[in-house]
Amino acid sequence: MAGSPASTSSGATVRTRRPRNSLNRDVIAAAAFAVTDRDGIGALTFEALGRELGAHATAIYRHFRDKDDLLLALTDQLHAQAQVEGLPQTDDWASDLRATALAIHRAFLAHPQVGQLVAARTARSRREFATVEHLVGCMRRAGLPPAEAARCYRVFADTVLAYSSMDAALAALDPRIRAADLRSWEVEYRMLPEAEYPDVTAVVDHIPRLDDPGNFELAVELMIESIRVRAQTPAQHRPGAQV
Amino acid sequence: MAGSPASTSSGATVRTRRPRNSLNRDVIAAAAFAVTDRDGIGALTFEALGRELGAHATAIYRHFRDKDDLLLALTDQLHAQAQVEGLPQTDDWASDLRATALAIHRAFLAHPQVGQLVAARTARSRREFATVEHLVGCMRRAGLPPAEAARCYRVFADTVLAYSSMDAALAALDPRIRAADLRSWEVEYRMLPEAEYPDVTAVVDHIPRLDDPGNFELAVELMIESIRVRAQTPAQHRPGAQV
DNA sequence: ACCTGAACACCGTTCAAGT
DNA sequence: ACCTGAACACCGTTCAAGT
Repeated sequence: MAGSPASTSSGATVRTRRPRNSLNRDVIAAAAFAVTDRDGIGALTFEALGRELGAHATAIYRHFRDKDDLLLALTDQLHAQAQVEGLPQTDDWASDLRATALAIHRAFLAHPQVGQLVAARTARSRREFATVEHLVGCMRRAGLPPAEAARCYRVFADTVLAYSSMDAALAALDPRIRAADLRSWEVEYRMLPEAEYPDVTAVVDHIPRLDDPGNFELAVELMIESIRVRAQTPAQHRPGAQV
Repeated sequence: MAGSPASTSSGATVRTRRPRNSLNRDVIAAAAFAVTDRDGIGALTFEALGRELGAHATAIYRHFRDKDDLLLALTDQLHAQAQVEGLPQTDDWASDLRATALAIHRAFLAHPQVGQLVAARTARSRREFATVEHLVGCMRRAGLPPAEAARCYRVFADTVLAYSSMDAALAALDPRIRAADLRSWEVEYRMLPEAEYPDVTAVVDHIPRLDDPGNFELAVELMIESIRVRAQTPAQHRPGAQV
């Protein structure tokens, strides 16, 4: 993540011409993270990126086909970052699943402006072979038969990605807007008439905030728990089972 | 969902001037759905919307503060649509949860171009009081104590929203790109060397496609199953329990 | 081989002038 | 009170001309 910003703190742009061949995908991606982390995803223009790099805006086109190609590279880096931390192989499949899920969530929230894009980008060939191998391995070690291990892998992975990306979107909101939204949520729900909303009224003090990191952890825990149950229960004896 | 397109099938624009006061938020939203369903979210410009409505592009500003305000109204309609189908009260809390989840998923996939936006829009005050009451009620009928009912409500609702929005994003992709992506996914995973990826190799034939609707259903089932388990197990006896 | 400057198409938004 | 026309700022993208 090296990158030498070309703009001074005073805001004046220093037109340092970059040395030849100093531009490449990694350098550009690092600068893009710097811009988005600082100014938000909306501020990531070719102009701003060129300024950050001390290069001409259109020089970026030599390394990325178009803006979508650049964004894809950024989300790829998030997956890569999650992978370096998220694959501890212990003798406990459940804690391995948990560790992988939390590593992905952590990587997304480390760069929420990029993380929020991931949900809209899942189809494009991610090559997280190692993560897939790891997660499928966890499912099999849990005791699931092949077909169910495959299905549970898919659902576990996609839930983790979707939830992490949504949490990132929330974290990416302007702090003041987010604070106002969360506050109005609380206020409105506390004002509901008990006669019409008895259940909400009964538990309203216990509803966690939208941005409580415990939410994601509980989602992961729920999945792990029922994977455990499924592994111990033959499918034909399960209530509501489906092929 | 009424809306009278002003462009003929030949592509020529008929400049029908709209009668006075015929423009309002609902009419504009309906036209916006028509545009996005037909041409994708990227084609939803004020210009295109004005053409669809037979009105001047900037006339829309009289009814929506800005484009974000319009998009928010569209996602609100998806929530509203889910609500009209998704609140059947039976004597089975689990099937009620399932019905609500599937109604939300269905509503999002009915307009995937809009549905994909929802994950990035969760914080803005949704007022789905009735849905919240319904879901919290399900959790309590399951037998969860107040604090746990509140936490499980939050996680269930957010997982459903996040997963549905991600599925919508996939469905919103250009069909040919999506098909190519899914195919390359399958090809690449079938080519992995067994020595390095034994678990993937063992189950690869059983991994469902990314766009298999059964994935979401299984995610819902996993949550329901572990809610059932939690309701029957005092928290202090649970493995890996957390406050 | 790589970078720069200029130009183009497109789009959200504003606002004064119309009816 | 509502709608229209014109203008402005901004941005992704292309490409011929530079070094």
